[in-house]
Amino acid sequence: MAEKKVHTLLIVESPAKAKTIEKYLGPGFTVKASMGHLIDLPKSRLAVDVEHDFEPEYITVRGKAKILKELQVAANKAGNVLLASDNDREGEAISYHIQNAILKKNPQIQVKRIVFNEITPQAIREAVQKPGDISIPKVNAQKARRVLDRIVGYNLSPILWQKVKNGLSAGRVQSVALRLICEREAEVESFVPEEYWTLDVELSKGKTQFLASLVKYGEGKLELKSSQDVEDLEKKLHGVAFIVKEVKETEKSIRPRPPFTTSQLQQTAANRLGFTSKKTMQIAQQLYEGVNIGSNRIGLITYMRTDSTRISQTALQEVRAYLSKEYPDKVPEVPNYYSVSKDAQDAHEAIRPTMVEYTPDYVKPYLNKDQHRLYSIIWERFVASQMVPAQQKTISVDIQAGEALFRASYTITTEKGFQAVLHLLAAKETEKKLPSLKVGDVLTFVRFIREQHFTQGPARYTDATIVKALEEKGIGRPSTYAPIISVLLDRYYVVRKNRQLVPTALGRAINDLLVKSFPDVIDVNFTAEMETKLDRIEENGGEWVSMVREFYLPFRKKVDHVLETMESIKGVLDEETDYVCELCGRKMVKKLGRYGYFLACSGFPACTNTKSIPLADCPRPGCNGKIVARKKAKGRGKEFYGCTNYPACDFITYYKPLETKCPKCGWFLVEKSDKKLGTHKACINPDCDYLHSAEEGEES
DNA sequence: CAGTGAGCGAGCTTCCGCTTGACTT
Repeated sequence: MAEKKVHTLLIVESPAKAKTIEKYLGPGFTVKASMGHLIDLPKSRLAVDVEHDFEPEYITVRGKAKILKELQVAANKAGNVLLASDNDREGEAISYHIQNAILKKNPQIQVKRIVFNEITPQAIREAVQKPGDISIPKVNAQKARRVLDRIVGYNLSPILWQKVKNGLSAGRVQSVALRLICEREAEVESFVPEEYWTLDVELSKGKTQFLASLVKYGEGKLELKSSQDVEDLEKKLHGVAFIVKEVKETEKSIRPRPPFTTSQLQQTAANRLGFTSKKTMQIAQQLYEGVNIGSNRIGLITYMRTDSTRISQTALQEVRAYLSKEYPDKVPEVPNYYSVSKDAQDAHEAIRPTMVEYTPDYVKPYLNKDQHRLYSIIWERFVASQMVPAQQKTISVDIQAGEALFRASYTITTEKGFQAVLHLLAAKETEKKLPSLKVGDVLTFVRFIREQHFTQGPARYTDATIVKALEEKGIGRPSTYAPIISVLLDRYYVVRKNRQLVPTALGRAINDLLVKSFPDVIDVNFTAEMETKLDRIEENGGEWVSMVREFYLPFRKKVDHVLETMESIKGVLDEETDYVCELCGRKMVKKLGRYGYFLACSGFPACTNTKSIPLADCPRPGCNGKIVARKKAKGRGKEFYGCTNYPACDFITYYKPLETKCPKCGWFLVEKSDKKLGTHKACINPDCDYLHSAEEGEES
């Protein structure tokens, strides 16, 4: 009897990963991707039996039946299956569900679980040698997480439908993100800026002039509250001698930063490149899936959804080899090691270039501008992370002038270290010079420079800072940071104004309601405590059912109470306007609908007239239409502005009309921004040259 | 950089976390 040839089906989550692994393993293996979860709760109902131990009702995810079937067929053919979804809680559940589906079709198939935390030939081969079993405690922890989130979301959302507006949503994660944004907004609003002044003095020694800042006067605290205070002080300093009292030199070593996690990448891309989290992830996905270089399609970066700064030994050796060739004097003897956050699930490496030889310059011809910029910061951050520190020297000079103490300082880099490799990520250097000074030197007074300031209140959240805050509090995961921001924007809970996230009236109303009624759930500690309990379940020390039950009973009671007693604020947020309904003469109100704000007759339901909000008059000669905001059909594309007389009038623009008309030609103005002029107002008329700098205007 | 292109809303919704393409019931 001939020996049957062993063939193995290996299942991972991502198709790009599948391709790479197939290459590493060679014949004898087929590698397929599940594309995430295949089995989940149905969307249309709670699907958790709260009467019977919270038993979840699982179905095949819409659109995934085909993939599941393919996996079952391939498993049958191979006879041998290795489940290799990510080595974390969600990955364990994915494997578990696939295993059940395969065994249901054919109980004879040999199914095992393997794990690896990096995609290198060695790591994969080792993992394949050590097949194990699915961890049921881990699966249970995921089940608890899933059921809890479903219960919270599907109980809180209907409260909002009943009390505020249909179609709204709330959940463990999004509602806390909204709360953070609302609380910050309250701080911004209550902040009262205070005036203060600073005083600098321009001094000279020999030919060199330099600035020193007032740091102290007499014994007390330095307080310059008004221009009068500064004037009084300047008078007191009239004619005094400026004498060098102390010269201090300090040296500082600056260590490179670790390679990127998802949250760090989003933060840095936001701050350095002005990308939203969503844009960063879209472009990172393109770099990960592969770019045509010559005739080869090459995945340029490792997986982009990770919470770890860990890198593989292979990658470490490669970057050290690269560095000893390119920067031989900047390679540390011992490789730099970065500790991984204790909250991290560590299923993937840090985000790094797959091949360090593909420098930003080398790949530039094959990438578009945004891809190139994002790749550059990933490459720079990774390479720099394995280089020696930079050395800085700061010289600080104290200058006595009567009772006043001024200080001049400057910093120079004495050793560039890892900074030698940074271009897009390079720190902005401020050129400052000091003459060589020693104690006792008498300096020549040139002039005082006074400046008015106001204390700055707390800053509103941006994509970068909300992601940072969420990660620090352990809320959300690398795969959800960008979607969290999107959901708040899509539901009009929050709007983006110059990159800042500002809550709308709707967002605040919802937050007030939720925080008042469910302070313990809409709380950063709720997730932290949940994670602790999930860890206990994972370690086999806790029952998932009792954990969920403990939460559910009081929660459901509160939900019922709120549904019964809370007053509805439906319609309260509708704004009155001066627009008059042309059908019945009643006033119209501004309401929020599925696609944004619109005008509706206040006589509803007697009069059901609705229309878009007119933003400007149509500038086409002879057209009496209004310019209104429109969106593309279903794709929820970018908002544009067109004429109400469409298709008779096909005027269109992507610039949002401003309130004011052009003083030159009467068309409407829009806000534009470019590198030369910055943000400015311009006329939409292509034949009109009206330009107006926004800074000159009354508003910023 | 240039040039871009549609629905009318009043309801049946919603969660979080995995992953990429894409049609209707």
